[in-house]
Amino acid sequence: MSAVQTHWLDPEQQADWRAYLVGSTLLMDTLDRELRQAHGISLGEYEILVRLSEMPGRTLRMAEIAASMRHSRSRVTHTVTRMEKAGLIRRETSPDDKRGVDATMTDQGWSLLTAAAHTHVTGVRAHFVDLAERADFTAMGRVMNAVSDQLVAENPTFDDIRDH
Amino acid sequence: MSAVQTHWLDPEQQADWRAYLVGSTLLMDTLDRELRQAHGISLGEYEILVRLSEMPGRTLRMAEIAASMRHSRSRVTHTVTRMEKAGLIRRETSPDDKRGVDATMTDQGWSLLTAAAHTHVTGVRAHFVDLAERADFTAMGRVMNAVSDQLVAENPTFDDIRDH
DNA sequence: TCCTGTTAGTTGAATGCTCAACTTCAATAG
DNA sequence: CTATTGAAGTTGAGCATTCAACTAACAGGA
Repeated sequence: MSAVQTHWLDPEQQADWRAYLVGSTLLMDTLDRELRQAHGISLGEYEILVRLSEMPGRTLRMAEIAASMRHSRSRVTHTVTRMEKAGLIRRETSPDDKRGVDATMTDQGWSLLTAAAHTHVTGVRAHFVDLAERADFTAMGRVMNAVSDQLVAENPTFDDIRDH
Repeated sequence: MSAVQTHWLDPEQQADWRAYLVGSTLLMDTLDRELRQAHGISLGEYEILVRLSEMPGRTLRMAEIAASMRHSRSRVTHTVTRMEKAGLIRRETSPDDKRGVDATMTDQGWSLLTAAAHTHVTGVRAHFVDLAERADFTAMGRVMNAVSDQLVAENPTFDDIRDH
């Protein structure tokens, strides 16, 4: 039997980890609330609009949305269903693969995005980007990229553990 | 009328911000899932146990739990209610202030924490701490502390905008 | 003492997310 | 060409979180 020793965090690492947890809670809550109050959409919905806006034809497959946000396919289905009801997105079966579904941003979605982008970017600056040294912010980006890379490498799609 | 110009993020900032969003989603989901599967508690519940374990008497007022985690009081009430049902926490009216409620970790809570801590710390290392240069991790801690400080300064308790 | 405002905490409805089961279609192995 | 396996997406139940309304208790002044 192998000894199951825990390699604890030292006090500094512990403090940084806790700062991350608390800061993230606060930051996400704030950005989400700002978008909801000003434009009636959540941060997650906003991020979907951003991704659609970057595509030619403002269209993306459901699975691609899920993959790029690392959300479960189920979650994306629920969110897009709501957004479709709100008139921000149109959905239609993909012509080349009848299993697939293309989500397309409507004009209404586009104009909402245009308005919401100001609120969002201003918030991200005020509560995050402009608070830090450029180098520190870059370092954080490096860390978070490493996190994604590692977790994605370990688990190509995540569907097997998160969806079914 | 003042011009409402948006100060957009440059491509690098945008990439770092997106890395943060995606990485956080992945990291939180993973740590939460690992704790749930191994011990049947969420990351939020785990964090409450940690905070209680650090107090003499393993006791903390509800409001203090909420403040230290930056969760809404309502959320803490719901979570603690569940944990009490599960036998991890005991709740009783505070002797000095009859409005207050003291949450105390039970022995069962303590032994669960003992077991879960290994899972948690191992996960935090594997998916986060050990992936980054020490200096980068410290930088990230600095950024997240700045985030907390700024948002807390702007909004001493958050109860006025989040609860109530 | 009583009135007002504030703080602590709870409640329940509405909303959003997760999880597992399911349908439909595609790919490919025989 | 068909039988199996895998992929894309949806569904609904259950659970967690938010939001607004509420009760109870303290605090401080008139």
